[in-house]
Amino acid sequence: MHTVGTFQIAAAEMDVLSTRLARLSPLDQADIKLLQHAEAGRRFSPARREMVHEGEPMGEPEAMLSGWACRQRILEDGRRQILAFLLPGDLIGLCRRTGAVAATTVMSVNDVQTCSLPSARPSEALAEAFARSAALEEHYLYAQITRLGRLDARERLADWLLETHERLDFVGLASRDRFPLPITQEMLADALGLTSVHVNRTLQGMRRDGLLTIRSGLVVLTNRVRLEQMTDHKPARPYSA
Amino acid sequence: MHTVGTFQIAAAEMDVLSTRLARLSPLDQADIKLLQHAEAGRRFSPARREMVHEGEPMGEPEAMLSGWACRQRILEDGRRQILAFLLPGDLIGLCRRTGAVAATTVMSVNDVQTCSLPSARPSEALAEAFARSAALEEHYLYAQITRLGRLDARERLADWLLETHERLDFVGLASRDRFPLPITQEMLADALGLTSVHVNRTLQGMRRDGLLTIRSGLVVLTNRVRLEQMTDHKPARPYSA
DNA sequence: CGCGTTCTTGACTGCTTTCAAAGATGGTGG
DNA sequence: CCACCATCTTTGAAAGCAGTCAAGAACGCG
Repeated sequence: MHTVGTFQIAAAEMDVLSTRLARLSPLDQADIKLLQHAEAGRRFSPARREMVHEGEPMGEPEAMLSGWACRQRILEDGRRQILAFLLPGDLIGLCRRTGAVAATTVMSVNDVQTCSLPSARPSEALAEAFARSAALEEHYLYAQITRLGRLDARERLADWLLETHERLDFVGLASRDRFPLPITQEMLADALGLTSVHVNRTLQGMRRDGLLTIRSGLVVLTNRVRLEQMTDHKPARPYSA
Repeated sequence: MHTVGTFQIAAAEMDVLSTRLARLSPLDQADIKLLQHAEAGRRFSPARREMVHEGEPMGEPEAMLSGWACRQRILEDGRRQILAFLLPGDLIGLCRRTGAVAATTVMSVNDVQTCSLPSARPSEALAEAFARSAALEEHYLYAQITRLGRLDARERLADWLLETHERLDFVGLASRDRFPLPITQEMLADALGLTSVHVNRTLQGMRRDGLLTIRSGLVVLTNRVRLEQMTDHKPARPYSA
């Protein structure tokens, strides 16, 4: 059961932050407590609100607790490129430097909950978890570049859907073959470097070929094997495990 | 005078590392000395050699001293995407984590010189310079995504040329309107998500329109104003200055 | 039930790719 | 010094993928 679009806290979304970080690095009870305490102080952003402003000084580092957000850049003539999506458990503005300004705008996609990261100097294990989270973020940026540069429309969609499933699954927000997708086809287009019209046509083609189903914000990957074949998609492997 | 393609050390390439980092954060004499000492221990990679292997454990962090390298990913069917170019003064494999594996392959483009970064715990100022270097790298990744996702061929080229000029200028390797370009049109195509044929045609169109000149590895931007107009290219601003 | 947003669809245009082959270019060895 | 070779650049014609413009259908919300 997903509660996309409301501020209600779904069972699956309890402790996403501590859960995700603990999966990235073995945290002890003290770290978990620290994170859960941080998660308690939730902040709310309504849909389509700029949470971070490109070019302005960055605030304190935060974490996504529920909802989706996106990093984006807008060109002078209005063209938009979505650089990445921020999902529950993801960190925002991690590496702070003196006088650092935000490199991109971050905008909430639907209603979003965030919390501040613990401000105390992190333990060794927690620092490791932060570093691995950053490494994953970097990995997905590289994947995005490859997608836009060398995949055609259908491959981009297949690859992106698999990646998103993988990320949501990592924090327990996806089942084996399905996950909630709270974004419009136009946002997908802006993320994948296509037009919304072409995204629509491509999705229909994939639906016709029995690859997937999309209705009312829920994606079902009906043929993962074939999707994976058409995009040599490799799951992220941020550390040698 | 550029010495592209040889191992000879050009005057302009002395101390690129300390020069670049000192421009990113005010370093004291001790830091400069430390970096210059590190630069003395040079390592050489011939053209087209894999310096870092995707998926394998990362070695120690290094710095580019001369020559060009690129981060790339190769798809199963042979398609290649160049994610970023590494220019003199750039850092490689900065953030080390236990068990970290390389997220991408790094390959030398022409003959390259590198050195290890000082292994001692860096001073406050030096750490700041490293952080800003990393922030710049991130900025250019976002720029690359926007380029591939939302710019057409001519805009991609204009934007990329301006960015590359800016980066080389930052380390004193470009003059006001020209810089060395030691890569083939095919590499440019793999970086910009195009085919080499189309890169060629587009460059010729730009040449015909008096925007630039390219011959034997040297680019001359003959009309920067117009280039900037056609790509709302904004120079990187890694810190509020 | 009505309105705005999102999704679909059609026809047409056009940028980019593909395939092929002919010129340059630069380095190497005779 | 020049022939030769590999690599890189340039060019042409044709096909294809994706974009544009426009309008109608469906959906969700109040």
